[in-house]
Amino acid sequence: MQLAKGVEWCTHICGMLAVVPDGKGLSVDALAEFFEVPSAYLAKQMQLLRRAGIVESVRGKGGGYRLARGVDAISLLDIVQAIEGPSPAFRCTEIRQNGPCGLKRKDCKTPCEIATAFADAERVYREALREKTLAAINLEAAANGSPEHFLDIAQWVQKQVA
Amino acid sequence: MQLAKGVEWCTHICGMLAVVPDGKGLSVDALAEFFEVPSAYLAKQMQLLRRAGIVESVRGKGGGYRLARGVDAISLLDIVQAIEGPSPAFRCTEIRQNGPCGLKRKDCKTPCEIATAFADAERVYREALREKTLAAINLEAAANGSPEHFLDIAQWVQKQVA
DNA sequence: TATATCCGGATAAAAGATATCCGATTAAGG
DNA sequence: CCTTAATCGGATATCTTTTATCCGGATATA
Repeated sequence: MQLAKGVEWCTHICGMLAVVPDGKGLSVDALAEFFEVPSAYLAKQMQLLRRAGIVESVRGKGGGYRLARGVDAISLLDIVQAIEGPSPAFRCTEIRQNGPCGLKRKDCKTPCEIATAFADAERVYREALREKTLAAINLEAAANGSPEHFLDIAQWVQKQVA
Repeated sequence: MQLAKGVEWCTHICGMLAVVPDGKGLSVDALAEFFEVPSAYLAKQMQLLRRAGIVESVRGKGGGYRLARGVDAISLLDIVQAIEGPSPAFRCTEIRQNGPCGLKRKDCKTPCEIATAFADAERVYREALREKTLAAINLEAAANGSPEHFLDIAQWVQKQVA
């Protein structure tokens, strides 16, 4: 049970897009260079973020990607669901309906106890991710990181949007 | 991000093994027939359960599988980890060390804020699964299911271990 | 000795994740 | 109007994981 690499990439990238000046954007190539990830594949991930309404794109020369809303309105759950899709990790195939003692379809209107237990666990998982916003992540990073590093990043972004 | 099918199979199977008379066991073929799942593949999953110490096996004619400990000492987390292994779903590849503004290795002794957030979410997920024992599952199933169905199952098990 | 069963390894098929490429479209600037 | 830079969407290729099967060996029962 693994999350796609794109989840890690896109989370870092969204945190990064948060410091891009208003009205500007960063191209896929710039983002791929910044994190040393394959640009063609990252482009696909960015399209997923866009379809989920997390980032918006500007086409044509000088275009690129920027956040579609504020950092306090984007959670880790938003990003995970954009990349991984909405389907739950546990797949109930209703095997209680199989075999010599299988239940009838009509006696299975409510999910079985096992499916319910996994659904409950995934619910608290998603809840934890929902409560973690980009704003909170960036605040923590600012508290833990060195000022020099943030200056580095700010200057690099400046160079890209210039 | 999907859990293996084996997780569903093995959870149902462990719940079923709980009602097998003491000292008896069920063969892989019997279990595969009961749930209509491929027997050769199920055999592999059962070996994972065994290596994890959840079930024990008896070889030779009349052998099979039975639970290695009581239903209140087996949680859904035990089963998931037996099948899926111990590695977390979120893989941090330390991309903060990449690219033009990458951090130095020595400045990355503590995990980044993003990795921490995902680790926290997985912790509450595992905690929820750890609190759910086979005993609790079976109790709920007994409360929700029909007496006839349980009689069916008991009779089928009797036939197998006879 | 015959039979039933688990064990372990090798292998193969199917599905999903990862990655690349290309033609189409769109916008900016000369 | 033309060139350049950028995203968009689709097609395709590669790699990894999941799912699945098979077989020879070990073990226990009768």
